[in-house]
Amino acid sequence: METSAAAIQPPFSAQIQLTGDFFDADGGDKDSLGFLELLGLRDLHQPSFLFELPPRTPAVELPPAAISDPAAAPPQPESSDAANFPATPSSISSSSTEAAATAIKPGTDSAATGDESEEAKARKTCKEGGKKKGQKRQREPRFAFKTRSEVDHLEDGYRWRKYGQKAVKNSPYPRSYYRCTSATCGVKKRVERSSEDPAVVVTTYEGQHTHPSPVMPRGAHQSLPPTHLVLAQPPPPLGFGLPPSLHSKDLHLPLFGSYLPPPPMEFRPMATPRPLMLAPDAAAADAVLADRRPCANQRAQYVIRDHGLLQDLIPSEIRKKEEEM
DNA sequence: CGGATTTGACCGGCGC
DNA sequence: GCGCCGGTCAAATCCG
Repeated sequence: METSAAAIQPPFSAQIQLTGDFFDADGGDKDSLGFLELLGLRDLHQPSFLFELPPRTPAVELPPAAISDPAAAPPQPESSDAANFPATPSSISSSSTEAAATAIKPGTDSAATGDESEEAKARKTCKEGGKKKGQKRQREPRFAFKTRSEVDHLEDGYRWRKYGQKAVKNSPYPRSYYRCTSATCGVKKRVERSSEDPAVVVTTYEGQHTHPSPVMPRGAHQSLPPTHLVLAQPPPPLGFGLPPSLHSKDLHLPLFGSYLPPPPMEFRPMATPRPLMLAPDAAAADAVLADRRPCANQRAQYVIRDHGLLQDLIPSEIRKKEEEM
């Protein structure tokens, strides 16, 4: 029951790294635009969306017992990492392929885990959705991103039902599988914690929402996302689940909706184990950001324009990754 | 009572 | 051909 009041998150600041894996398996992206296209179309051209967002003050409401999140339960090594909750809104990095993903974090967190799974997924492509043997199901675009958060399951405005959990190889943390509860919507989401950095949650979205998403779990949609959310919404690879209608209405994100992937939006942990440290370690965040280099990454740029803070962060990550690649 | 979560088993693909 | 591994299904259980 994510239904807890988690809707309203404290100034949860998660560091998000988008590792977009949009692979179109069948070589084609069915309906999705090319990544570049997307970038070009919206990112650069409409960076404004970020600005458009009214700066909301994140309401700080901690669901007392929001802890219904099993996943969240996982032991969080509260080592420094955990403690590092960066108030950093987020850093996003997106990549378009597994490789990219890997590249993104060369040795740091194991996005690797994610990567790994990606491969696996690739194979499973066939089964995903399709139960037909001969036919391979077309793979839906996937978008993975990392978030620094104590909670595994972040709220993104959609309602998800957990349908499985598996232990992840080389990782003490399990991977949870979620599916959009909307009957017509086949979007799936995988959530796992980085074994290397427990504070990092790797979320992979797959598919596109076919409905408006306003499914705000608990009608919390008013408590909308703090600015970071928006930020977080980088250039999604494509219309992830972007309900056209979703547009800014709910979120006030003008363009966003158009291609906004549900994922990035989620910066509201469904469960809040504990109040995050608002004063995160700047150090940690810093470290992360430290690498930021000026890079001509489009995504970064567009993101950047948004709010100084977040943008700043995000781009950095992205850039960083780009550089490393 | 209804819906969501949990957990183990099963399925299918890939690598060796 | 076998084993490994990821992903999904489905029954049982829990919670609101």
